[in-house]
Amino acid sequence: MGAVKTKRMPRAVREQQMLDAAVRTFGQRGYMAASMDEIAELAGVSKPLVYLYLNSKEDLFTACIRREGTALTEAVRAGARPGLPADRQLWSGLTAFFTHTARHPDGWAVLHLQARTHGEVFAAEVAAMRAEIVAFVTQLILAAARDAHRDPDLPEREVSGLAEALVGAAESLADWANATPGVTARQSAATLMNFAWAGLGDLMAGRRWTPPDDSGPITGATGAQTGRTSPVT
Amino acid sequence: MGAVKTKRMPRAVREQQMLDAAVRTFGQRGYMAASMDEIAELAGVSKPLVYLYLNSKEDLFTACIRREGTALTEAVRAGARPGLPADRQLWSGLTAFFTHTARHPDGWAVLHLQARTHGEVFAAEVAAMRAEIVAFVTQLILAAARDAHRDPDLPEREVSGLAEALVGAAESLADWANATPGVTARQSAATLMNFAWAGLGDLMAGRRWTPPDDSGPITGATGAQTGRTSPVT
Amino acid sequence: MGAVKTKRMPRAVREQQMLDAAVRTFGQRGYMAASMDEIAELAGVSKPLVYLYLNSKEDLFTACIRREGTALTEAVRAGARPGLPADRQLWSGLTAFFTHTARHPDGWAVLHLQARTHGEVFAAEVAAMRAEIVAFVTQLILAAARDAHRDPDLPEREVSGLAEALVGAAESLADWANATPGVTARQSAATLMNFAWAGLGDLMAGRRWTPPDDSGPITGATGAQTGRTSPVT
Amino acid sequence: MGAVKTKRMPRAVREQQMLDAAVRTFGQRGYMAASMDEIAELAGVSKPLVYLYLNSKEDLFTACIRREGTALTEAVRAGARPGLPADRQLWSGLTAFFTHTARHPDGWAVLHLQARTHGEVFAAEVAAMRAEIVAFVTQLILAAARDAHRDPDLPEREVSGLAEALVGAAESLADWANATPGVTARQSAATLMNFAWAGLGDLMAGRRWTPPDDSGPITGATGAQTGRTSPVT
DNA sequence: GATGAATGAGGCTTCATTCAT
DNA sequence: AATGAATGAAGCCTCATTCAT
Repeated sequence: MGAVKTKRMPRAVREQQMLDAAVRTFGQRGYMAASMDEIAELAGVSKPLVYLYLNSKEDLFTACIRREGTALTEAVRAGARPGLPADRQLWSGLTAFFTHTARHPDGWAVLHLQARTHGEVFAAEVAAMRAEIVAFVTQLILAAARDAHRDPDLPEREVSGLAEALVGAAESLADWANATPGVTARQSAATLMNFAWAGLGDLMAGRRWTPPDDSGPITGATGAQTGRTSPVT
Repeated sequence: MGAVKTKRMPRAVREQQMLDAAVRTFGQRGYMAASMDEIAELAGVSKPLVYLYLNSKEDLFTACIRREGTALTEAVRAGARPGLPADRQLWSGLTAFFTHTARHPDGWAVLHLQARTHGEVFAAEVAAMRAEIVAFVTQLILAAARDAHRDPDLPEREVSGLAEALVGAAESLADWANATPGVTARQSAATLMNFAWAGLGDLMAGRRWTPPDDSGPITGATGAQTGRTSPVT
Repeated sequence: MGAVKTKRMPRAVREQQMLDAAVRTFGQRGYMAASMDEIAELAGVSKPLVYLYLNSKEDLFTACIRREGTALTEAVRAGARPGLPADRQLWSGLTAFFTHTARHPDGWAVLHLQARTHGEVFAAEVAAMRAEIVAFVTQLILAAARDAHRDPDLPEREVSGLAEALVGAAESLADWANATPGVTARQSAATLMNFAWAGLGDLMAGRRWTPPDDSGPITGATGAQTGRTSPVT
Repeated sequence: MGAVKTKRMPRAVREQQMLDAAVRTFGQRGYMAASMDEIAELAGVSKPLVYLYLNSKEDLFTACIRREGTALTEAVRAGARPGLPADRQLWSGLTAFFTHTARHPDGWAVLHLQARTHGEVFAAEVAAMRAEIVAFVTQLILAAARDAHRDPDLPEREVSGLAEALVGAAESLADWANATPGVTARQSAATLMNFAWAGLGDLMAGRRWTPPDDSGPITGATGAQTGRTSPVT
């Protein structure tokens, strides 16, 4: 298996082949379990060449994160056409997102699962890209509010929280869709729109769900734990 | 650091100490990066004893998943009191969930980050528990629909999708809350209720967001990719 | 070859065996050319055990330097009995030195050749020990001067220079003796005593060799000399 | 950094550039730690060219040893003008030696530190050149004895030992001078002349330091002595 | 005359795991 | 019930060296 063993390729091409192999391996095995040996073999190249071009396992992983992160961000931006009304933009952005994550499951695994689990440096790398997307979604929500002539009393901070929740839900749905055969991007997007958009619309109309008073030890009760020696983990 | 070095403890106690140490180490370092050496030292025990009681690294990790998974499931179930109306049950279940994940961040990391990243076996273990919770939430939503005497023909499959989305959003929020100092469980729960409940309510009232016709190459357009040799990864 | 493969030794013993093997290998192959594999095999032990006890190649090398340096220093000190007149002390100190370097050629190679050639850290380690010996020799020379009632006009700084030269000559002779079969420690010591002691004696008597004026480009002198009027030392 | 990248130089020039880079790298990093990559880059040349001209790392190192050895030998010979009296010849030869080693510290390191530490082949290469110098010094000492009309029966073997000691002391001083800022070649030469010449002079006048009888196990004396009656040299 | 592309081999280090007590 | 002593296997990385142009 692996790329056909073609000799003497220009550096730029070989580098992409290596990144392809790396994304696939990292995505499937995980950062630590992926071995440089396997990546090199999958890329159809000897290990020293990987090091010559990509420096180290860490750098290789970072390069994967950057490439996949950029690709995802651009896919979403390209999906959400600026001219449309905000709800349509959100819809098409989400569709683009689910389409991309479905087409590049390993890239998505690298970004969403691996990069966040193996060191601050990697986590920061994706956090920056995620922040971009959250900001983008925040703008969409604000635009939607403007379109509906309702902006004045929507605190920015709350909108950010909603954007966070929306993006988080989308991420979870992407994982779920990738793990569940037969779910299309459109279905995922529709589910999320139904779930979220109506909620947002109502929120903007002033209706909200009101939490009850804190009524005692309901939620915190550690009571009969399952084993655990020390109180905190 | 680690447990005080006391000799000759009964087996059950020692085992819990080991699991404590393992959950902490796995949660912070990740499955692969966690070394049996570190776990044994943190547990205040020699390595052979860990093997004597827990057999292998895989078994140890599985034991962690089981213990933490059970603890989380039970916390949520205990939080959602059967007698209350469905929305209150959901609220208190979510609060219990966020409280638990905040109190046991390493356990949560083991379940949500590590177990899903290191092999089918572990992933299956958590998938089962997650399915339980999704089913539980599905029941709550259906109950809420019944309570409101609405939409008796809501297709089960769609409700499942909503439950998935809700649970996914909760998971994302839990990660986010653990990474953001100063966010309480009640705040997380309120954010999610605001975001979701209204949406659900409207959905049940019959209003829904309607996806547009699939109008061409909007979402799929891979067009100018960033490098990538083969079209799919 | 290598130590007989005896199982289950106490740690202290195994450590010495490892150091023995390491000194031999480092001394003969050089620091970089010596492989941990070879050392472990010569020690009759698996590589992981070497790492468990000695941490890293650098630490192992440092341990070698320390052990051999201490042994040499102590051999010299033990050789030069305090009660004797200074010249006899010097003689017996030198004899002890040459005896030790002849008996432990690998240790001597580690100290004199390898440690000085592979990084500041190692060099500093031996420099400290060498300084001890130079100081010791300086004391002997001063004592000899006192014995001869000649001290008043011997500048300390000059004596240090002489001690440096003496120690340097001894080191070179030790290398030479180790490379030349049939040279005994007593012979080396006698050569050096003859060479040096008489010179020192005359120096103390006030006679010195006077360098000629700088007579042009004969020696390739850089031109920009320090400009000292008195050309001495 | 490194040589300015000029294309198409005649072979002889390129070779010298490579040797320059090699001497510098070998001198500073050591034989094993020096990489062909670094040497090629410092020479401003691609690696295959280095191999084309100099064949292998071993050959390159040998070429360095030869070039630097020849340069040093010639510098010393050129310094010691044949017409002068022996002591003056020694003085100017030493000055030339210290001047050269100070001007070419990397070359000196290659000869004195590296070549002797990495295999018989290299060591033999320098040993031959060193032998030349020792022979030369031996001649000077004998000439000095003749000039002074003394001790016509000074055994050649003893004179060789003295020459060895003198050369060894010079080498040590050269290392020390290179490591100690502010020491000039003239100062080094003067120190050594003061230290040695007087000793030699006295030796020639018949005075010698007499080693005591071997008085027991003090020094650990090796036992098998040469059996000479006069225990000296 | 000169080089970008490529690799076999080997070194340092760590890990999960077991044995003998 | 518990551990000090020990190792096979594997991973990251670098290097001297060559091929094809």
